[in-house]
Amino acid sequence: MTVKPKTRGRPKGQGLSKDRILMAATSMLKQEGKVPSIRKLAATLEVDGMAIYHYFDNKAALLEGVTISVMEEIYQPVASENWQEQLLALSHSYLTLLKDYPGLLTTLLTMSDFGPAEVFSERFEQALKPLDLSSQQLEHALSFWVDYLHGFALAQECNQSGLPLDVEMIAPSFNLFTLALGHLVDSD
Amino acid sequence: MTVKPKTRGRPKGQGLSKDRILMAATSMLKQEGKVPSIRKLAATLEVDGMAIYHYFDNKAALLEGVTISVMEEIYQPVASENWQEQLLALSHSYLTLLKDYPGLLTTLLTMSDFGPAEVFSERFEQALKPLDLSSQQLEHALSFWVDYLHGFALAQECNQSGLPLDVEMIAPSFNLFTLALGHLVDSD
DNA sequence: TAAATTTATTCTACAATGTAGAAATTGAGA
DNA sequence: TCTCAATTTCTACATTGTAGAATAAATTTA
Repeated sequence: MTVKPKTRGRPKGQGLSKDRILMAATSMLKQEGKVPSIRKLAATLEVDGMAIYHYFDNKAALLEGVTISVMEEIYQPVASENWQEQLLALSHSYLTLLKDYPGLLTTLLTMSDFGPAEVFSERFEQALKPLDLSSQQLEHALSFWVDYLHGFALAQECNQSGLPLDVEMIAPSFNLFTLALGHLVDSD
Repeated sequence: MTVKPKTRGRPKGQGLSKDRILMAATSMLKQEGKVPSIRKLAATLEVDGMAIYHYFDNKAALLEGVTISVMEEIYQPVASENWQEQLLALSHSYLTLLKDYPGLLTTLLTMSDFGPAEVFSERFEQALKPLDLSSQQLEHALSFWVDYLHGFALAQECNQSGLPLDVEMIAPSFNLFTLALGHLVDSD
């Protein structure tokens, strides 16, 4: 009994779907800690590599799909006077996500459609509402803090020096950042 | 007259060298805006691809070599009471370097030997001398600021959205950062 | 219902990449 | 001179992204 030859052409019944591919890709990304090759992804789905290309133009498009779906997981700050707590929770959630799905950071930053990136910025603004900053100030604070988080996430991703590099390690930076924010508010 | 067949074996006279390889790699990296393949690098040096491997164990080792040599270019802060000016100059210099040599950021962060990374931290500490921070505070300030710069550099590297993304754009973040530093000093 | 077309899939193939291992040639020390 | 080490080319392989043709089921049209 040899392996089934897997006939060519459209299969009977339900075959692949964008969703099945995205789910498999997402789970493999998390499992193996890196972006899977198209062929390995296809193997997991028990399908030929080229089948993937029926649903996605190229690998970048596939990764963008993964990114979009995964970005919905991040923490939604609640309305609260304790903006520091909310911001910290949001930051931890974002970093955890970037750690769980290595490779997405680059994809996120490369994407032409900025939808996923805006998810973070919306929630950032939501968290900082109590501070009542000007839109300029908010924008500056946002770009400072996201770039910091991305740098931290990248270090996390590249780190192979035994030392664990935990999300909790952002605490000192977070304190400095909130110090600066506090100063902005005072100087109104 | 066909192309010269390039005889096998050790050539008469001077052949390759680690330095020639590093210089070619560095210049191609700057020219083409991305890390060259071993074969293309070898072609530039008019040598077979495998010759490179006599001098470097693997591509990562080669890139580490480039990184080390290139990191020496970065700005050396002078002793000055105007620490903000010095820090800004250092930051610009670092970012320009990371922009000029795309791909080095990842290499830098991946390197087990932290020599090159320490170049920045030494100069950072030099610039902040006038502030007279505790070593804890210095460490926190450093990790905050480098991670920010790395995040910014990564965005720069990934950015393909027409918008130029200049090093001058760090100004607002820089202001927030110095605000926080100033506050640290005050609260002594 | 039969023919035509569209959709979903496999197969084959190619180019680019990193790299291993063997063969060849030169240089240097005994 | 003989041997061994250094430096190079050649060949070859695995992995990757992806293009294009062949094929078969599903769907639309006549």
